Amino acid sequence: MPTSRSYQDLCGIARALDVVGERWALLIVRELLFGPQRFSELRRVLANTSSNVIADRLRELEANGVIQRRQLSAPAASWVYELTPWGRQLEPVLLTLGLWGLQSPLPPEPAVIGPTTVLLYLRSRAHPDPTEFPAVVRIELDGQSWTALIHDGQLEIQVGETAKPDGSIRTDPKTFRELIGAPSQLQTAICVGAVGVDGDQKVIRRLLEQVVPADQISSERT
Amino acid sequence: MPTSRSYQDLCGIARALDVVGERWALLIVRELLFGPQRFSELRRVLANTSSNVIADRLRELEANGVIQRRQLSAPAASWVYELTPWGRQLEPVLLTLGLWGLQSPLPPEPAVIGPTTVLLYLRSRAHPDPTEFPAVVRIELDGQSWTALIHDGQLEIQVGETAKPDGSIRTDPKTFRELIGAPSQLQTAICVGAVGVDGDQKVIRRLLEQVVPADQISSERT
DNA sequence: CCGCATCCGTTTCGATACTG
DNA sequence: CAGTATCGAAACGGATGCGG
Repeated sequence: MPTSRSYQDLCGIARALDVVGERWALLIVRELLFGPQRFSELRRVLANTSSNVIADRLRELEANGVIQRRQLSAPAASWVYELTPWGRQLEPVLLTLGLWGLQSPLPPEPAVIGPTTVLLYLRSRAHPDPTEFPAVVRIELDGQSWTALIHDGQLEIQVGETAKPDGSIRTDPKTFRELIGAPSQLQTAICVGAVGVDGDQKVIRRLLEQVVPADQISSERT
Repeated sequence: MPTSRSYQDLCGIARALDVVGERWALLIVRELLFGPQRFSELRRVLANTSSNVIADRLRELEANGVIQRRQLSAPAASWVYELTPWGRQLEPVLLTLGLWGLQSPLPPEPAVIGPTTVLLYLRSRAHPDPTEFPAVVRIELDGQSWTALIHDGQLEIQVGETAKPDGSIRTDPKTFRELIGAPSQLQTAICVGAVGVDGDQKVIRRLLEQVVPADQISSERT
Protein backbone atom coordinates (compact mmCIF):
# COMPACT_ATOMS: atom_id res chain seq x y z
CA MET A 1 0.00 0.00 0.00
CA PRO A 2 1.65 3.21 -1.19
CA THR A 3 2.09 6.05 1.27
CA SER A 4 0.52 8.80 -0.83
CA ARG A 5 2.87 9.63 -3.69
CA SER A 6 6.06 10.46 -1.87
CA TYR A 7 9.23 9.02 -3.33
CA GLN A 8 10.16 8.07 0.22
CA ASP A 9 13.75 8.82 -0.60
CA LEU A 10 15.96 10.85 1.72
CA CYS A 11 17.79 12.35 -1.25
CA GLY A 12 17.32 16.10 -1.42
CA ILE A 13 16.36 15.84 -5.07
CA ALA A 14 13.59 13.37 -4.33
CA ARG A 15 12.42 15.44 -1.38
CA ALA A 16 12.28 18.52 -3.57
CA LEU A 17 10.23 16.61 -6.11
CA ASP A 18 7.91 15.43 -3.36
CA VAL A 19 7.11 19.09 -2.84
CA VAL A 20 7.24 20.71 -6.28
CA GLY A 21 7.39 17.74 -8.62
CA GLU A 22 3.69 17.52 -9.45
CA ARG A 23 2.54 18.73 -12.78
CA TRP A 24 2.18 22.54 -13.04
CA ALA A 25 3.65 23.13 -9.59
CA LEU A 26 6.89 24.72 -10.76
CA LEU A 27 5.08 26.82 -13.33
CA ILE A 28 2.94 28.25 -10.56
CA VAL A 29 6.09 29.02 -8.61
CA ARG A 30 7.46 30.70 -11.71
CA GLU A 31 4.43 32.95 -11.93
CA LEU A 32 4.95 34.03 -8.33
CA LEU A 33 8.65 34.86 -8.67
CA PHE A 34 8.04 38.58 -9.19
CA GLY A 35 5.43 38.92 -6.48
CA PRO A 36 1.97 37.88 -5.30
CA GLN A 37 -0.70 36.92 -7.81
CA ARG A 38 -4.35 36.17 -7.50
CA PHE A 39 -6.09 33.01 -8.56
CA SER A 40 -7.66 34.40 -11.69
CA GLU A 41 -4.37 35.81 -12.90
CA LEU A 42 -2.67 32.44 -12.49
CA ARG A 43 -5.51 30.84 -14.31
CA ARG A 44 -5.28 33.32 -17.14
CA VAL A 45 -1.56 32.93 -17.69
CA LEU A 46 -1.51 29.16 -17.20
CA ALA A 47 -4.23 28.82 -19.76
CA ASN A 48 -3.35 25.24 -20.72
CA THR A 49 -4.51 23.78 -17.45
CA SER A 50 -7.82 23.76 -15.66
CA SER A 51 -8.89 25.61 -12.57
CA ASN A 52 -9.18 22.57 -10.35
CA VAL A 53 -5.58 21.59 -11.00
CA ILE A 54 -4.43 25.08 -10.11
CA ALA A 55 -6.52 24.99 -6.97
CA ASP A 56 -5.10 21.59 -6.03
CA ARG A 57 -1.52 22.73 -6.57
CA LEU A 58 -2.02 25.94 -4.61
CA ARG A 59 -3.41 23.95 -1.72
CA GLU A 60 -0.52 21.49 -1.76
CA LEU A 61 2.15 24.14 -2.19
CA GLU A 62 0.68 26.04 0.72
CA ALA A 63 0.51 22.90 2.87
CA ASN A 64 4.16 22.23 2.03
CA GLY A 65 5.30 25.71 2.94
CA VAL A 66 6.29 26.88 -0.53
CA ILE A 67 3.60 29.54 -0.89
CA GLN A 68 1.15 31.30 1.39
CA ARG A 69 -2.25 32.87 0.94
CA ARG A 70 -2.61 36.42 2.03
CA GLN A 71 -5.64 38.63 2.31
CA LEU A 72 -5.39 41.91 0.47
CA SER A 73 -5.88 45.10 2.41
CA ALA A 74 -9.30 46.50 3.16
CA PRO A 75 -11.28 47.33 0.00
CA ALA A 76 -10.24 44.46 -2.24
CA ALA A 77 -11.10 41.71 0.27
CA SER A 78 -9.52 39.25 -2.08
CA TRP A 79 -6.74 36.69 -1.70
CA VAL A 80 -3.33 36.52 -3.27
CA TYR A 81 -0.74 33.78 -3.34
CA GLU A 82 2.90 34.52 -2.71
CA LEU A 83 6.11 32.62 -2.20
CA THR A 84 7.39 32.00 1.29
CA PRO A 85 11.08 32.72 1.95
CA TRP A 86 11.75 29.05 1.27
CA GLY A 87 9.76 29.19 -1.95
CA ARG A 88 11.74 32.20 -3.10
CA GLN A 89 14.88 30.11 -2.83
CA LEU A 90 13.62 28.17 -5.84
CA GLU A 91 14.55 31.08 -8.09
CA PRO A 92 18.12 29.97 -8.86
CA VAL A 93 16.86 26.44 -9.43
CA LEU A 94 14.30 27.66 -11.93
CA LEU A 95 16.79 29.89 -13.68
CA THR A 96 19.28 27.09 -14.29
CA LEU A 97 16.52 24.68 -15.21
CA GLY A 98 15.11 27.19 -17.66
CA LEU A 99 18.49 27.77 -19.22
CA TRP A 100 18.84 24.04 -19.72
CA GLY A 101 15.37 23.78 -21.19
CA LEU A 102 16.06 26.41 -23.82
CA GLN A 103 18.21 23.84 -25.58
CA SER A 104 15.27 21.52 -26.08
CA PRO A 105 13.26 21.29 -29.29
CA LEU A 106 10.43 23.76 -29.48
CA PRO A 107 7.09 22.57 -28.10
CA PRO A 108 4.24 21.79 -30.50
CA GLU A 109 2.18 24.71 -31.73
CA PRO A 110 0.20 26.53 -30.67
CA ALA A 111 2.62 27.54 -27.92
CA VAL A 112 2.14 30.41 -25.53
CA ILE A 113 4.70 32.81 -24.13
CA GLY A 114 3.70 34.62 -20.97
CA PRO A 115 4.74 37.86 -19.33
CA THR A 116 6.71 36.17 -16.56
CA THR A 117 8.73 34.21 -19.11
CA VAL A 118 9.97 37.25 -20.97
CA LEU A 119 10.57 39.19 -17.78
CA LEU A 120 12.64 36.32 -16.38
CA TYR A 121 14.57 36.27 -19.61
CA LEU A 122 15.10 40.01 -19.47
CA ARG A 123 16.27 39.90 -15.90
CA SER A 124 18.60 36.96 -16.32
CA ARG A 125 20.29 38.39 -19.40
CA ALA A 126 20.35 42.09 -18.68
CA HIS A 127 23.51 43.55 -17.24
CA PRO A 128 22.66 47.23 -16.88
CA ASP A 129 25.56 49.61 -17.29
CA PRO A 130 25.61 51.51 -13.98
CA THR A 131 26.60 54.74 -15.71
CA GLU A 132 23.37 54.85 -17.70
CA PHE A 133 21.02 54.40 -14.78
CA PRO A 134 19.23 54.33 -12.24
CA ALA A 135 15.81 54.32 -13.78
CA VAL A 136 12.31 52.99 -13.16
CA VAL A 137 10.38 51.48 -16.05
CA ARG A 138 6.80 50.39 -16.05
CA ILE A 139 6.16 47.36 -18.20
CA GLU A 140 2.61 46.45 -19.14
CA LEU A 141 2.16 43.07 -20.78
CA ASP A 142 -1.19 41.50 -21.55
CA GLY A 143 -2.83 44.13 -19.40
CA GLN A 144 -0.86 43.49 -16.24
CA SER A 145 1.85 45.79 -14.91
CA TRP A 146 5.33 45.25 -13.59
CA THR A 147 7.89 47.71 -12.33
CA ALA A 148 11.51 47.35 -13.32
CA LEU A 149 13.98 49.03 -10.99
CA ILE A 150 17.37 49.48 -12.57
CA HIS A 151 20.11 50.56 -10.21
CA ASP A 152 23.69 49.64 -9.33
CA GLY A 153 24.03 47.25 -12.24
CA GLN A 154 20.98 45.33 -11.01
CA LEU A 155 17.60 44.84 -12.63
CA GLU A 156 14.86 44.16 -10.13
CA ILE A 157 11.31 43.38 -11.20
CA GLN A 158 8.17 43.49 -9.10
CA VAL A 159 4.53 43.00 -9.91
CA GLY A 160 2.32 46.06 -9.85
CA GLU A 161 3.21 49.71 -9.90
CA THR A 162 5.52 50.01 -6.95
CA ALA A 163 7.32 53.20 -7.93
CA LYS A 164 6.86 56.22 -10.14
CA PRO A 165 8.27 55.28 -13.53
CA ASP A 166 10.52 57.35 -15.76
CA GLY A 167 8.99 55.64 -18.75
CA SER A 168 6.38 53.04 -19.60
CA ILE A 169 6.08 50.43 -22.28
CA ARG A 170 2.89 48.58 -23.15
CA THR A 171 2.86 45.57 -25.44
CA ASP A 172 2.41 41.82 -25.50
CA PRO A 173 4.99 39.23 -24.36
CA LYS A 174 5.83 38.04 -27.85
CA THR A 175 6.58 41.51 -29.14
CA PHE A 176 8.53 42.36 -26.00
CA ARG A 177 10.58 39.19 -26.41
CA GLU A 178 11.45 40.17 -29.96
CA LEU A 179 12.40 43.66 -28.83
CA ILE A 180 14.88 42.31 -26.31
CA GLY A 181 18.16 42.14 -28.11
CA ALA A 182 16.71 43.91 -31.12
CA PRO A 183 16.02 47.32 -29.56
CA SER A 184 16.48 49.03 -32.88
CA GLN A 185 13.03 47.79 -33.82
CA LEU A 186 11.41 49.79 -31.03
CA GLN A 187 10.59 52.79 -33.19
CA THR A 188 9.07 50.62 -35.87
CA ALA A 189 7.02 48.66 -33.38
CA ILE A 190 5.62 51.87 -31.97
CA CYS A 191 4.64 53.17 -35.41
CA VAL A 192 2.99 49.87 -36.27
CA GLY A 193 1.02 50.12 -33.06
CA ALA A 194 2.41 46.91 -31.55
CA VAL A 195 3.97 48.88 -28.71
CA GLY A 196 2.84 51.87 -26.72
CA VAL A 197 5.33 54.06 -24.87
CA ASP A 198 4.77 56.82 -22.33
CA GLY A 199 7.27 59.12 -20.66
CA ASP A 200 10.94 58.89 -21.48
CA GLN A 201 11.28 56.68 -24.52
CA LYS A 202 15.05 56.75 -24.33
CA VAL A 203 15.07 54.97 -20.97
CA ILE A 204 13.00 52.16 -22.47
CA ARG A 205 15.41 51.81 -25.31
CA ARG A 206 18.39 51.87 -23.01
CA LEU A 207 16.86 49.11 -20.91
CA LEU A 208 16.34 46.93 -23.97
CA GLU A 209 19.92 47.53 -25.01
CA GLN A 210 21.36 46.17 -21.77
CA VAL A 211 20.72 42.58 -22.78
CA VAL A 212 23.71 40.46 -23.73
CA PRO A 213 24.02 39.34 -27.37
CA ALA A 214 21.24 36.80 -26.79
CA ASP A 215 20.52 34.05 -29.24
CA GLN A 216 16.85 33.72 -30.06
CA ILE A 217 14.70 31.17 -28.30
CA SER A 218 16.54 28.26 -29.74
CA SER A 219 15.98 24.63 -30.52
CA GLU A 220 19.66 23.77 -30.84
CA ARG A 221 21.52 21.45 -28.55
CA THR A 222 25.14 22.04 -27.79
CA MET B 1 -7.85 18.64 -27.84
CA PRO B 2 -4.57 18.41 -25.95
CA THR B 3 -1.38 17.81 -27.87
CA SER B 4 0.04 15.00 -25.74
CA ARG B 5 1.11 16.40 -22.40
CA SER B 6 3.37 19.25 -23.42
CA TYR B 7 2.91 22.49 -21.56
CA GLN B 8 3.09 24.19 -24.94
CA ASP B 9 4.89 27.07 -23.32
CA LEU B 10 8.00 28.60 -24.88
CA CYS B 11 9.43 29.29 -21.43
CA GLY B 12 12.64 27.38 -20.83
CA ILE B 13 11.33 26.12 -17.52
CA ALA B 14 8.24 24.64 -19.13
CA ARG B 15 10.28 23.17 -21.95
CA ALA B 16 12.62 21.55 -19.45
CA LEU B 17 9.62 20.09 -17.65
CA ASP B 18 8.28 18.79 -20.95
CA VAL B 19 11.44 16.71 -21.12
CA VAL B 20 12.27 15.73 -17.53
CA GLY B 21 9.13 16.71 -15.65
CA GLU B 22 7.43 13.32 -15.60
CA ARG B 23 7.48 11.33 -12.44
CA TRP B 24 10.78 9.49 -11.76
CA ALA B 25 12.53 11.08 -14.74
CA LEU B 26 14.89 13.28 -12.72
CA LEU B 27 15.65 10.45 -10.32
CA ILE B 28 16.73 8.32 -13.25
CA VAL B 29 18.96 11.16 -14.39
CA ARG B 30 20.35 11.33 -10.86
CA GLU B 31 21.28 7.67 -10.98
CA LEU B 32 23.18 8.23 -14.21
CA LEU B 33 25.19 11.22 -13.02
CA PHE B 34 28.25 9.14 -12.15
CA GLY B 35 28.16 6.98 -15.24
CA PRO B 36 26.21 4.40 -17.22
CA GLN B 37 23.86 2.00 -15.47
CA ARG B 38 21.89 -0.98 -16.61
CA PHE B 39 18.18 -1.45 -16.36
CA SER B 40 18.25 -3.87 -13.49
CA GLU B 41 20.49 -1.61 -11.46
CA LEU B 42 18.14 1.32 -11.97
CA ARG B 43 15.27 -0.86 -10.99
CA ARG B 44 17.02 -2.03 -7.87
CA VAL B 45 17.92 1.43 -6.61
CA LEU B 46 14.60 3.03 -7.59
CA ALA B 47 12.79 0.31 -5.74
CA ASN B 48 9.65 2.37 -5.11
CA THR B 49 8.54 2.33 -8.69
CA SER B 50 7.66 -0.42 -11.12
CA SER B 51 9.63 -1.69 -14.04
CA ASN B 52 7.22 -0.47 -16.70
CA VAL B 53 7.50 3.11 -15.47
CA ILE B 54 11.28 2.91 -15.63
CA ALA B 55 11.11 1.45 -19.11
CA ASP B 56 8.71 4.21 -20.20
CA ARG B 57 10.93 6.94 -18.80
CA LEU B 58 14.06 5.51 -20.35
CA ARG B 59 12.35 5.43 -23.72
CA GLU B 60 11.12 9.00 -23.39
CA LEU B 61 14.41 10.33 -22.08
CA GLU B 62 16.20 8.66 -24.95
CA ALA B 63 13.72 10.04 -27.49
CA ASN B 64 14.23 13.49 -26.01
CA GLY B 65 18.01 13.30 -26.21
CA VAL B 66 18.71 13.26 -22.47
CA ILE B 67 20.10 9.74 -22.33
CA GLN B 68 21.30 7.13 -24.80
CA ARG B 69 21.42 3.36 -24.83
CA ARG B 70 24.74 1.77 -25.47
CA GLN B 71 25.71 -1.82 -26.03
CA LEU B 72 28.37 -3.14 -23.70
CA SER B 73 31.50 -4.63 -25.20
CA ALA B 74 31.63 -8.18 -26.44
CA PRO B 75 31.00 -10.69 -23.65
CA ALA B 76 28.29 -8.92 -21.64
CA ALA B 77 26.02 -8.29 -24.64
CA SER B 78 23.87 -6.16 -22.38
CA TRP B 79 22.69 -2.58 -22.58
CA VAL B 80 23.49 0.38 -20.43
CA TYR B 81 21.92 3.80 -20.24
CA GLU B 82 24.03 6.91 -20.00
CA LEU B 83 23.55 10.65 -20.09
CA THR B 84 24.14 12.53 -23.30
CA PRO B 85 26.24 15.71 -23.10
CA TRP B 86 22.99 17.64 -22.81
CA GLY B 87 21.78 15.33 -20.07
CA ARG B 88 24.99 15.81 -18.14
CA GLN B 89 24.25 19.53 -18.06
CA LEU B 90 21.44 18.73 -15.66
CA GLU B 91 23.95 18.14 -12.90
CA PRO B 92 24.06 21.73 -11.56
CA VAL B 93 20.27 21.86 -11.74
CA LEU B 94 19.98 18.70 -9.67
CA LEU B 95 22.55 19.89 -7.16
CA THR B 96 20.75 23.16 -6.45
CA LEU B 97 17.38 21.44 -6.45
CA GLY B 98 18.68 18.86 -4.02
CA LEU B 99 20.09 21.50 -1.74
CA TRP B 100 16.72 23.19 -1.71
CA GLY B 101 14.94 19.93 -1.01
CA LEU B 102 17.06 19.18 2.04
CA GLN B 103 15.14 21.91 3.84
CA SER B 104 11.86 20.06 3.41
CA PRO B 105 10.29 17.90 6.08
CA LEU B 106 11.48 14.31 6.04
CA PRO B 107 9.48 11.93 3.87
CA PRO B 108 7.26 9.31 5.52
CA GLU B 109 8.94 6.13 6.69
CA PRO B 110 10.13 3.76 5.51
CA ALA B 111 12.44 5.93 3.47
CA VAL B 112 15.38 4.71 1.43
CA ILE B 113 18.76 6.31 0.89
CA GLY B 114 20.68 5.12 -2.14
CA PRO B 115 24.35 5.04 -3.08
CA THR B 116 24.07 7.87 -5.58
CA THR B 117 22.49 10.11 -2.97
CA VAL B 118 25.33 9.80 -0.51
CA LEU B 119 27.97 10.04 -3.21
CA LEU B 120 26.36 13.22 -4.55
CA TYR B 121 26.36 14.56 -1.03
CA LEU B 122 29.98 13.62 -0.56
CA ARG B 123 31.02 15.20 -3.80
CA SER B 124 29.09 18.41 -3.31
CA ARG B 125 30.38 18.96 0.22
CA ALA B 126 33.92 17.67 0.02
CA HIS B 127 36.68 20.20 -0.53
CA PRO B 128 39.81 18.07 -0.57
CA ASP B 129 42.93 19.72 0.75
CA PRO B 130 45.35 19.50 -2.23
CA THR B 131 48.30 18.92 0.09
CA GLU B 132 46.85 15.64 1.39
CA PHE B 133 46.19 14.08 -1.97
CA PRO B 134 45.99 12.80 -4.81
CA ALA B 135 44.44 9.47 -4.03
CA VAL B 136 42.09 6.90 -5.52
CA VAL B 137 39.43 5.34 -3.31
CA ARG B 138 37.17 2.47 -4.18
CA ILE B 139 33.73 2.78 -2.61
CA GLU B 140 31.44 -0.21 -2.56
CA LEU B 141 27.87 0.47 -1.50
CA ASP B 142 25.09 -2.09 -1.63
CA GLY B 143 27.32 -4.32 -3.69
CA GLN B 144 28.08 -1.82 -6.45
CA SER B 145 31.42 -0.09 -6.88
CA TRP B 146 32.45 3.47 -7.53
CA THR B 147 35.85 5.02 -7.91
CA ALA B 148 36.63 8.35 -6.26
CA LEU B 149 39.50 10.26 -7.82
CA ILE B 150 40.81 12.95 -5.53
CA HIS B 151 43.24 15.34 -7.12
CA ASP B 152 43.89 19.06 -7.38
CA GLY B 153 41.26 19.91 -4.79
CA GLN B 154 38.65 18.05 -6.85
CA LEU B 155 36.65 14.94 -6.03
CA GLU B 156 35.55 13.07 -9.10
CA ILE B 157 33.36 9.98 -8.88
CA GLN B 158 32.76 7.35 -11.55
CA VAL B 159 30.85 4.10 -11.55
CA GLY B 160 32.85 0.94 -11.65
CA GLU B 161 36.50 0.32 -10.94
CA THR B 162 38.18 2.73 -13.30
CA ALA B 163 41.55 2.99 -11.56
CA LYS B 164 43.68 1.09 -9.10
CA PRO B 165 42.65 2.27 -5.64
CA ASP B 166 44.91 3.21 -2.73
CA GLY B 167 42.19 2.06 -0.38
CA SER B 168 38.71 0.58 -0.46
CA ILE B 169 35.69 0.97 1.74
CA ARG B 170 32.69 -1.33 1.68
CA THR B 171 29.47 -0.51 3.51
CA ASP B 172 25.87 0.53 2.97
CA PRO B 173 24.67 4.05 2.03
CA LYS B 174 23.19 4.81 5.44
CA THR B 175 26.37 3.98 7.30
CA PHE B 176 28.47 5.84 4.76
CA ARG B 177 26.23 8.85 5.14
CA GLU B 178 26.73 8.79 8.90
CA LEU B 179 30.47 8.46 8.47
CA ILE B 180 30.64 11.58 6.32
CA GLY B 181 31.32 14.40 8.70
CA ALA B 182 31.82 11.99 11.58
CA PRO B 183 34.99 10.23 10.39
CA SER B 184 36.03 9.54 13.95
CA GLN B 185 33.44 6.76 13.99
CA LEU B 186 35.28 4.88 11.24
CA GLN B 187 37.27 2.67 13.57
CA THR B 188 34.19 1.77 15.58
CA ALA B 189 32.18 1.01 12.46
CA ILE B 190 34.90 -1.33 11.25
CA CYS B 191 35.04 -3.19 14.56
CA VAL B 192 31.26 -3.54 14.62
CA GLY B 193 31.43 -4.97 11.14
CA ALA B 194 29.31 -2.28 9.53
CA VAL B 195 32.23 -1.22 7.34
CA GLY B 196 34.96 -3.14 5.60
CA VAL B 197 38.21 -1.48 4.60
CA ASP B 198 41.03 -2.72 2.39
CA GLY B 199 44.34 -1.12 1.58
CA ASP B 200 45.32 2.21 3.09
CA GLN B 201 42.80 2.97 5.82
CA LYS B 202 44.25 6.41 6.40
CA VAL B 203 43.32 7.57 2.90
CA ILE B 204 39.71 6.57 3.56
CA ARG B 205 39.70 8.51 6.77
CA ARG B 206 41.29 11.52 5.14
CA LEU B 207 38.64 11.47 2.42
CA LEU B 208 35.86 11.43 4.98
CA GLU B 209 37.45 14.32 6.80
CA GLN B 210 37.39 16.61 3.77
CA VAL B 211 33.68 17.28 4.12
CA VAL B 212 32.62 20.68 5.38
CA PRO B 213 30.97 20.87 8.82
CA ALA B 214 27.75 19.45 7.33
CA ASP B 215 24.52 19.49 9.22
CA GLN B 216 22.72 16.16 9.21
CA ILE B 217 19.97 15.47 6.72
CA SER B 218 17.69 18.06 8.14
CA SER B 219 14.04 18.82 8.33
CA GLU B 220 14.51 22.47 9.24
CA ARG B 221 13.57 25.38 7.06
CA THR B 222 15.64 28.48 7.18
C1' DC C 1 18.66 -13.87 -14.58
C1' DC C 2 17.96 -9.70 -17.48
C1' DG C 3 15.06 -6.59 -20.03
C1' DC C 4 11.32 -5.48 -20.72
C1' DA C 5 5.71 -6.12 -22.16
C1' DT C 6 1.05 -6.93 -20.63
C1' DC C 7 -2.69 -6.73 -17.69
C1' DC C 8 -5.36 -4.29 -14.19
C1' DG C 9 -6.95 -1.60 -10.15
C1' DT C 10 -6.11 3.09 -8.40
C1' DT C 11 -4.84 7.91 -8.75
C1' DT C 12 -4.21 11.99 -11.21
C1' DC C 13 -5.10 14.98 -14.97
C1' DG C 14 -7.80 17.76 -18.00
C1' DA C 15 -12.14 19.69 -19.70
C1' DT C 16 -16.50 21.50 -18.75
C1' DA C 17 -20.05 22.87 -15.84
C1' DC C 18 -21.54 24.86 -11.82
C1' DT C 19 -21.90 27.72 -7.24
C1' DG C 20 -21.27 31.33 -3.52
C1' DC D 1 -14.02 36.58 -9.01
C1' DA D 2 -12.56 32.39 -6.76
C1' DG D 3 -12.92 28.57 -6.57
C1' DT D 4 -15.77 23.41 -6.31
C1' DA D 5 -18.07 19.27 -8.64
C1' DT D 6 -18.20 15.96 -11.92
C1' DC D 7 -16.57 12.77 -15.21
C1' DG D 8 -13.87 10.49 -19.00
C1' DA D 9 -9.01 9.83 -20.32
C1' DA D 10 -4.49 9.12 -19.21
C1' DA D 11 -0.81 7.89 -16.13
C1' DC D 12 0.89 5.48 -12.25
C1' DG D 13 1.94 1.34 -9.40
C1' DG D 14 1.99 -3.58 -8.57
C1' DA D 15 2.03 -8.22 -10.22
C1' DT D 16 2.91 -11.40 -13.52
C1' DG D 17 4.51 -13.29 -18.00
C1' DC D 18 7.95 -14.31 -21.35
C1' DG D 19 11.57 -14.46 -24.81
C1' DG D 20 16.64 -14.41 -24.97
